[in-house]
Amino acid sequence: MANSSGPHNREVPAHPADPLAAPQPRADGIAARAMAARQTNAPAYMEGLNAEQRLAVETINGPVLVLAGAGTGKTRVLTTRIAHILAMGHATAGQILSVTFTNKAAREMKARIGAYIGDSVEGMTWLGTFHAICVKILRHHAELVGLKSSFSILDADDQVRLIKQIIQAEGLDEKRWTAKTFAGLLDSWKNRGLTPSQISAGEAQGFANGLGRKLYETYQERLKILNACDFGDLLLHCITIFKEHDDVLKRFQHRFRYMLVDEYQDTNIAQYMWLRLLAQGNPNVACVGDDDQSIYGWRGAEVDNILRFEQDFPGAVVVRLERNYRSTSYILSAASHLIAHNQGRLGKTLFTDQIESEDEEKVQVTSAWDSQEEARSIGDEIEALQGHGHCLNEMAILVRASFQMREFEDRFVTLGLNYRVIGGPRFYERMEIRDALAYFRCVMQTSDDLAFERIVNTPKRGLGEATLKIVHAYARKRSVPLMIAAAELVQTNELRPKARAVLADVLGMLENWRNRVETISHTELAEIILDESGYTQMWRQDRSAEAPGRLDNLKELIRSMEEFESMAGFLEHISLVMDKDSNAVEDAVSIMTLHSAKGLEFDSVFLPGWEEGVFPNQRALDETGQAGLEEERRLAYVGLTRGRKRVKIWFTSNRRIHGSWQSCIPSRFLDELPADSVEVVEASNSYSGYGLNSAGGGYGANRFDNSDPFQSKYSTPGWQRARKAQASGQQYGRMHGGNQSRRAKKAGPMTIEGELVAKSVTEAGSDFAVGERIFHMKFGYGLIGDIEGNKLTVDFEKSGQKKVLDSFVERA
DNA sequence: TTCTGAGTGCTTTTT
DNA sequence: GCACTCAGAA
Repeated sequence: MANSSGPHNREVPAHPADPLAAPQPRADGIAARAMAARQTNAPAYMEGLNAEQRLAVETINGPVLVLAGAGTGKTRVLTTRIAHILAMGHATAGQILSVTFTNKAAREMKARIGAYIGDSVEGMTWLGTFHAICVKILRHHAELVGLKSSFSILDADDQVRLIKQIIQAEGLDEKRWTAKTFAGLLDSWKNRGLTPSQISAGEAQGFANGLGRKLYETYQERLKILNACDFGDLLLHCITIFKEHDDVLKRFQHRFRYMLVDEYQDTNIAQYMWLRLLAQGNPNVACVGDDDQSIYGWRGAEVDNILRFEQDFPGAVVVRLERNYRSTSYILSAASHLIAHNQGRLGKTLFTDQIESEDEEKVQVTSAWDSQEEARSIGDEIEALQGHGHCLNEMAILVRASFQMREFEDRFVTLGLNYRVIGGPRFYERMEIRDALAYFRCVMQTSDDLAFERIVNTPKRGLGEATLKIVHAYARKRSVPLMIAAAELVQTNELRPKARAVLADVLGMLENWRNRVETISHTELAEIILDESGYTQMWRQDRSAEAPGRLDNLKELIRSMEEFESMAGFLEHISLVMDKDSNAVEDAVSIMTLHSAKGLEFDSVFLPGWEEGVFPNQRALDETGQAGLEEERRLAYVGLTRGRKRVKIWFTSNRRIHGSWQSCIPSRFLDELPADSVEVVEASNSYSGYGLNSAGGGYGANRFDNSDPFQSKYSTPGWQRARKAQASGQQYGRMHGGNQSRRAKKAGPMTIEGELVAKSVTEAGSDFAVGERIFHMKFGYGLIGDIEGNKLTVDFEKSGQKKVLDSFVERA
């Protein structure tokens, strides 16, 4: 706030006096000169751009929407655009607002811009995530929303603990109204930019018998007292400031001469409002996104934002990037056909210039008996590829849900195959890291009650709930933070002598460290804190298996602090940037969810678990119906388009879900792939070929029955180990409990619905006739309207016209 | 205060 | 089927 409008006015004297007025293109203006320059000799950074990309880069003034399909050079366009704006002198680095969703994306963008413009990228102070940028704004204007500029940012864990306290204080049944549920609600309200007074009566009513609004209000009040805010507040407070303080808003509108938003399809309503406010004075907004890759609807992303862009920003230039530079034509065709089943798209068709070559592989679809066999089969494929010189870093297994990962990990451990799991519990979420950070937070901010609660009895000091209750009550009575309350309490006789002494000791230590903040380096102080508090000692004495790892993590934490100037700077970073670069250089297969794969690409992509219920996920279908299905389909699209050279899909006939075995139906998405881009791997190629072999020969075959048809093919070390284990009766024997055991399969062919793909691919004709009345398990009774192979078009009495497979219906 | 057993509920996840 | 949470006993 201090460095307000002065500096950049000088830098860009041509800026109109009224910041709300749209800049007028002038014949002698920079844009015109840029155009002229382009005709003569295009700058180096433009080289290699195709016509559409170039249009997206050069259309600098006015709103632009870039619809960038997967692999069409989206990041390239964004970074080049920034380089172009800077090179043409339209703005200085500090006048460009460039927003991403993840820190990773921000880092990558910065690095790539740096490659074009060198060190001046450091001047891009407004390149970052929505949240990081909001924090920056808020630190300057915190007092406008009742916070001090030193406010702390709560993470999900703190948030839930705080809500829990509030729910308890209200005397609500914590089982019926859980803190987690309310945290979810809060999030959804904040995602939509709603303050307590703005939530609809219905929604306020929905939680805890109408206490929803009150709880929200109480929560916000508590945050103010704690001088803290949650992630949603970062945006919400900014919006409030922008709305209520026109001078502040104007200053930012004036500052941000150009705005760029990455992954626009992922913006939620609050982010959209934020952006709209800033864009009011200045329409130079470029949003880049792909409606087909919108996969975060469940967390508040509004595809509508992208679909509505042209209405929101009149005169917007829409550029479609459809030329794909990543995948083979088979992969693109598969992805395009699949996504074409979605309604409500802006519509793009990916194409490639790559000439179809002999060795291009079709998208492969393979069946497996169960998830174990799936993992084994994929493991073998990976080893085969590795044997042909492909590196593991170029392979990824993308799953729908993280429970699927385990099977692969187990298998790869057996095989001795290097892998890394991406996502999952992150560094900062580990208990020891959170504890250490809580200590630091207590030192840095006496009002951080949540941190204090966390460490006051960690390591165990004999301060029980009883003592804490007294402190809490006192703090509430006096309206002071816990640490202050505790400090006052130890002067009195209200506590038991022992508790009083221990508490005084803890407070003494904190005070001591606090006094040293200015005098010694923050890393040194951190070490002292962990040491003197007895925290490291606690883990050293811990005999459990994970204790050494935790000590390592603490060391790593201190090491990572070195990059920061101060403790405060470090804490700020850690609350916003919770990921830590995994600096693994080792060659390893990546295992991750489809969600976390967005934005990445690999030569070989393995997509297991394409079964109804898993993918598309049953819950998504149940909870959000058609919209849910379409989002699942987009997820499938994202998965397919991650692959450069080969994509291999698996589905299993049986899967254990919530502990019990279920037979599975192949995913409907398989049927939506174009037959001529897909190669269905037959039974002989798979272990038991369940479901793909319509002739029935493969059914029930047990790969351990006799050693034959596979022997030649499966001689990898892992396979041999598996056989050995089988021979000695270990491991595989216990896997199939209950009556779905391997023995049951051995009994011979079984009729399971696993034939869907097989039939739709191989079989022609159906023994039903048009006009017949049939019954379907899910849709009830209906009349057959049309027959196409084994697919029937049925007019159901209750659920209207549907296409179903003949194997799912019977004559009524 | 800490250990133990019963009970529950289970996508996706960034900031 | 497993992992996590919470109530009650030592």
